[in-house]
Amino acid sequence: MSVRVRMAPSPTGLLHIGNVRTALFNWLFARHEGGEFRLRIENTDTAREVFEATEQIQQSLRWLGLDWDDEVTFQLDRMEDCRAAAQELLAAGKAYEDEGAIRFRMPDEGVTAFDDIVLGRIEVPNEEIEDLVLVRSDGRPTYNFASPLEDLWDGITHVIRGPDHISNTPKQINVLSALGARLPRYAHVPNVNGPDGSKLSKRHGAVSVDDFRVAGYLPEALMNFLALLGWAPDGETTIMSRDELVGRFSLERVGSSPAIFDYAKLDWMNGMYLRALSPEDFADRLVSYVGETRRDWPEERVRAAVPLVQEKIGRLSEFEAFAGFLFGDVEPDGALLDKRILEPARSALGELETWSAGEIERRLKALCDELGEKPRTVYLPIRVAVTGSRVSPGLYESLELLGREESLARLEAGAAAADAA
RNA sequence: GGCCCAUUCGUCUAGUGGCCUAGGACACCGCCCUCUCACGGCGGCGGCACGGGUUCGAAUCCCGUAUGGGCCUCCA
Repeated sequence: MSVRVRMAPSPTGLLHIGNVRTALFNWLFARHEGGEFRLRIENTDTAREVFEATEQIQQSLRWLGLDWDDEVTFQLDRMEDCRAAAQELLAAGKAYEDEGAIRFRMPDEGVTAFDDIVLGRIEVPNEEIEDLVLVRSDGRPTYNFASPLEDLWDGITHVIRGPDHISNTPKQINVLSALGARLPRYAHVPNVNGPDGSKLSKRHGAVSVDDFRVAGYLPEALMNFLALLGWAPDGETTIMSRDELVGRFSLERVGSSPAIFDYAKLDWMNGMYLRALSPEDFADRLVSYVGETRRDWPEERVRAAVPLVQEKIGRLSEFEAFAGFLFGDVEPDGALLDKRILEPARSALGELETWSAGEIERRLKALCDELGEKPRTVYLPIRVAVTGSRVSPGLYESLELLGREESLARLEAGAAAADAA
């Protein structure tokens, strides 16, 4: 039998990365099994609903590459069906009215048990389970009633969700059983926490999918990283393409203990992906990323800067600090400038007939000999004068791309601005 | 408080009774490369929460303790 799973977010805001990780496991499982992955918006709680959230959730999913099957469904659309199911239970004596609400009559004895794919067998004494409200006195079905019903109607075969639902499961199982329904398999995947072990929140850094996009992460890197939080194909492999992830994923290998989100490792992984991109692909991504915030930066120059930065940055957002000198004036620290080097450097480079990285390199090395100084000594003030920072892309290439006129002007300005020794 | 779940280097993890002198990756430290920063290469530091069992033998099985988390809403 083909599998069918779903992601069921409530539209209360931006997609949280922890929920995305759970969605990813659902998606990987569905794709691996050749089954379906559905998207259902649980908008029963109209008071907490955020208008744009539904669209944002879909955008985030698309950006990450998590495609879903069929149309998106909305929990609210099936309220009538839920009420009808509640009436059925009422008529059968399996539920009762309680001050206008309808409550489910839980069994008093015995245990409710299920075999969780991740956690193993879980048993809960029925006396611990309270009579569940199915329909509120205002007529709206509750989550613990609507959710399992929709899973049933949608033919969901595997319910893969966060650990906060473990204690809901026995309730839902009893409701489903009373309806004579066939039960789905359950897999409760562990949480993802922040570096201090508490729930991942804004104070830890990026937390919504959108935050990560804005911070300059690549969707495939984020997907790879997320997949490895609680799952591993073996003890060695870390970098895996989307197809490889799909090919190797299995719920049985999902671990049972919570993971901590390690931003440093994500940075490393993102750098790996960035460097593995073809220069053309890297350029396309950089252009579209930079274009969102720096519309005034010429695309051609951004593309031209690619060879200078691809090996250097770990996130697209670092481009601005790293190569910003190509797009505007710089403010060098006068204490790092040195007239005794900048003046001869200006004259030496001014003599060049061809303004190319190769020629610049040759001339600068000769200058080092003439001055009797090591390259590191000579290059520092030049770098600072030209790029405004002691950290920059390769000096020769930077000068070449900046252009003869602007480079010489900055060297001259640097010499003039040098602090008196 | 009750119920449920979890516990291998700082972090992500491999490990399913002998292959473990516990492997890999990130981070960190050192060295090399080098015009800065990265990248890359080499090396290092570092862990089975604790206590009892079971067994010839336990990171692996059982029990207890501790710690952490989740749930106990007419929230989802």
